[in-house]
Amino acid sequence: MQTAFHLAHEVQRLSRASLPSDAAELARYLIGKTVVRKIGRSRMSGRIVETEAYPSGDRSGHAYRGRTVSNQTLFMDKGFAYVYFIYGTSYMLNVTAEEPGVGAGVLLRAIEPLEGINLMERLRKTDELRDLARGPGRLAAALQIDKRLDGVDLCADGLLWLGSAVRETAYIRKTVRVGISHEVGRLLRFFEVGSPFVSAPSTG
DNA sequence: TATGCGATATTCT
DNA sequence: GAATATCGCATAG
Repeated sequence: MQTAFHLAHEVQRLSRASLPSDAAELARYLIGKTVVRKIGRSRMSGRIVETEAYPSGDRSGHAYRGRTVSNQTLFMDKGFAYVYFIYGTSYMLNVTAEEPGVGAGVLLRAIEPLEGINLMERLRKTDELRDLARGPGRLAAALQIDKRLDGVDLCADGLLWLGSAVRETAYIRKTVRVGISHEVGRLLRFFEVGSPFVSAPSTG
């Protein structure tokens, strides 16, 4: 843990070219990578341990019925933030996938907090490390993600970006996705086996 | 540990 | 009106 914290300061931004275009491949690729969030002089970061892919044409994806005002950023080039609000309570942070004009993305479902844990605790109103960002709504709350970050380039220096892995990822497992009612059988949820920071069923 | 339910905003029918 | 890529609290076992 101490090593991971130290290395988090040396994380390199992921280039757009390094990202797989395919949504499922991107979802797997992002496991173990870092999310960095800057607020003023504070910096928070976490290690991605759980993702879900929403490929083009998937009936459970927001892009399925075509481009609208609310989902238009999902149709951007890969590596941009798609943020939406749901259930009246939660924001969700996604990374866009595929080529420009194609609506696909990857939902970030959980991170292992690395830097800025004190700030995350304040934003989440809890000091339970394991619960800070276990689940997509909690993740967004811990990093203070809202609609203002919709469309942000995650491959550029800014308030929110993606970085390289701080350590090796032991083993990745894929299962069905959580909380959807269409195409429920597709194995498009990815998580790091054994991580206590993974939400929902961490077996399968 | 598992299941159930209310809260609450935005979009779509 | 209904549905929704959820959370937190309650209750039961």
